[in-house]
Amino acid sequence: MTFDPQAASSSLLQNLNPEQLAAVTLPPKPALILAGAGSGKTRVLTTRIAWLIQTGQLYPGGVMAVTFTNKAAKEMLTRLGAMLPIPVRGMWIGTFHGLCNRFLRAHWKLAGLPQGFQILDSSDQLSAVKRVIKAMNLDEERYVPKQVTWFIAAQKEEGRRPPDVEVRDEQSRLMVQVYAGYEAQCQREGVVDFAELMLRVYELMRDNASLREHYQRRFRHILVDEFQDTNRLQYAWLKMFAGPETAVFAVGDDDQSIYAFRGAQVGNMAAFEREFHVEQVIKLERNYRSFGNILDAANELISRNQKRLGKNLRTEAGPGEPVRVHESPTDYAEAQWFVDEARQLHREGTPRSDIALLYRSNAQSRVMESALFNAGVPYKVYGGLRFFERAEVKHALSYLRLIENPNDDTSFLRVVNFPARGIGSRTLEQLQDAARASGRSLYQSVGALSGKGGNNLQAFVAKVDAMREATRGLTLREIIVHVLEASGLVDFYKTDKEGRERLENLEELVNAAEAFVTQEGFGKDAVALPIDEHGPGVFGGTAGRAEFNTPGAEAVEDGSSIEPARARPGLFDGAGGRSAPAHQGAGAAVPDGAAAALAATVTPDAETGEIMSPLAAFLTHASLEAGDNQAQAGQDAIQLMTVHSAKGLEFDCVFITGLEEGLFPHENSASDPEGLEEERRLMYVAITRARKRLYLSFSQTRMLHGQTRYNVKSRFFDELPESALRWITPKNQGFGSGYSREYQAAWSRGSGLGSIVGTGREPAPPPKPLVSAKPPAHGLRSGQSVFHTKFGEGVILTLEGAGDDARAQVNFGRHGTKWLALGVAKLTPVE
DNA sequence: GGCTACAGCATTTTT
DNA sequence: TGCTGTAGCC
Repeated sequence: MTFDPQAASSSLLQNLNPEQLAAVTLPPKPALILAGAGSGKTRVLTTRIAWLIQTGQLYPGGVMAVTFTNKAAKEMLTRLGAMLPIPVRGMWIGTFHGLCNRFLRAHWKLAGLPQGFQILDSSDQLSAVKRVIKAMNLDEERYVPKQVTWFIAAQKEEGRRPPDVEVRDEQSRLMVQVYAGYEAQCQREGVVDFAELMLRVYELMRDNASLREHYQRRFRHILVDEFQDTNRLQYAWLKMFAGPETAVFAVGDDDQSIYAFRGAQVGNMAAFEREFHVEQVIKLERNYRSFGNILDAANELISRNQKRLGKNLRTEAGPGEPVRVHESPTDYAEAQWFVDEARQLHREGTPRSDIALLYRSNAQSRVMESALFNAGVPYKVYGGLRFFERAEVKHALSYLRLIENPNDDTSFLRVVNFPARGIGSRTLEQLQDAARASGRSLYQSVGALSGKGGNNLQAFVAKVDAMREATRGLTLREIIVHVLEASGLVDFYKTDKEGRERLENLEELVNAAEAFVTQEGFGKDAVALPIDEHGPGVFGGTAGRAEFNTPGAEAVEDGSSIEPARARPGLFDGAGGRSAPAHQGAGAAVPDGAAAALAATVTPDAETGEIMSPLAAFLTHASLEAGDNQAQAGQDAIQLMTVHSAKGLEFDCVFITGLEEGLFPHENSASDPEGLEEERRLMYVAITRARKRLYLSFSQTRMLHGQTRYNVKSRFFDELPESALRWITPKNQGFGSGYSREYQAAWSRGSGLGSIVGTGREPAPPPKPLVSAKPPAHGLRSGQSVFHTKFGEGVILTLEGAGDDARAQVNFGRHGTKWLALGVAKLTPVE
């Protein structure tokens, strides 16, 4: 059977709608695709790659496709594998960090890293920063490790090294010193954090002209998923890889930008359109997921946002069911209602896994969990600790890391006394002092200590050394099994009363390693292919090497002048354009333009020729891919998660709960317009998760941080089209009816909607009296709804004082929470 | 050196 | 309300 590219490509393009087809078949130029929720963006992305290759416009090695999550990357690879008759290896498809890792594994020498460098996850990073702060004798009250960590990451994401950071006062001067100290420490230990992965690659590309030219020439097409989530460093990084001939295909949805708090710049979309001279923005607005009422709700809500590129989802699926709105007197009642409703849905045939409960913040899951638990309904909560973050797993990984790199002080400290072997904080402090004084690692400084502590330390080091010896030449599985035993971890957990589960997790670690070696083929990300291995290949692609402009010319061609050096060099806040200071220190180590010499910079192990040992590769994998959070295998369970983690997912039935002012929109965001717009986008994301049925729910009161809060329903209800909604709360239970009234247990929901009438369940219990205090003279009580002539309707949160001093704290929803003197303010009870 | 009591604090999260 | 981190005790 011969392969017919024409036929293949036409079958690829079948069933694409006109917009999708247009996007997939765009000429090789920078393109921006505004892909609405459920509009088939992953399909477009993968089909585009497949189409380019099948039509011979591109050889597989010329593709780079970047995502944010491992999940998305895997999905892309899987789909692509199904579309293309060739293995997908050789294509650079992965997360930003995964690709950076791949790059740095190939060019570790140029990047100034040790060959087996390891990657710090966020908790490693935090403890590393703590050590620096301690070493510098700084007050942890003033220099809060978490904040310092955040500061360092933020600087890196702005492209600033310590000398580039603007110093304003003593505080910031010291922060920068911590930053510098942290950098030195990481370098000494041979570790990099997540931001460092990105920044190293960026700097290497920026400063090494031949390397840059090489990669720019190699990647004819760069495709970026979730472009609205890119931060400044990622955008600058992309600009480094995008040569004048590179077609960058950016797919994103500004309405789904919900990560500003971690540095995402929605503005990158507009910047991209402008700086890359995108000629035509393609909008994918046809939605294949949800029914009309759901989309109407989403469209109407998001139209309230001022800063938008503008987009409107539409469907051909018909209006479907109305969006159901439910009000509860308490969070407890809300949970009960949810459990009943979800059970009913399940009884009617919806798989539990197609029922999702979404909430704004994790704290809200507790009530729901206990209600589900009590009812015996299987559920699964997303978020929380992931596999490789579990303490016992981290301990095991630390031993493994010490085998690979004894100078990893973070790992050293983690397990030096775990299981306990008589090495206390005093001994460790001495060791750290000695290490600091000599500028060596803890491991190297053990000899400097004498006495009992010193002996114990030496025994520890001897143990690790022995493990290294004993595991030489073993398979990855054997290495891990040996280390688990020899470290004493297994024995420790065998005797530990809660050790069972931990032992299981350690076994799971062995399995994970096994899977890593066999299924993934170890180090798929780590082993960079020889750089110029790829020719046009079997498809005889004509993607010839274009004539290359010099980087300087490229920057100028873009129409943006290179800005003069500023106080903060290497930054991306220039007027735009491919602002690479291309002239900076162009790769002394690499002869200009010589691809062969470049290949020589891919440095394999002198002895084995391996780019990376299986162990090192596995450790990298563990840092880069935190692993699923306990996949409770097989169980058909209701899905509980925050709105953030629901992004990218879809379910038949979605419940959005806790729709109350202060919670959603969150009080910390509602005060400024930007924050509120992000909250609104968050709500938009939540709504568009639903395929068939959507419930919106709120509660008058909620237990939060151990206190009952009285809430006003979310302003988002006012921003939804009334025509798409149906209130399923009995009328007299509605908001403003107060709490004195009996809880209406007649679950007369959704008459006319057919499917969910009557659960046959016992009526819900009447609510507990919410306010036990007897009403004082002014006749008001907390929890009561009141009306104020200026602020409108609100709910009394607190009452204080008496007589003329009587004051009330009132939550007026969007007007905020106010303290009012009852003698002055006119508050009318609402009933 | 290891364990227990209490204060302080508490969006959202991937890599 | 429930967890995390530290201080102080055995």
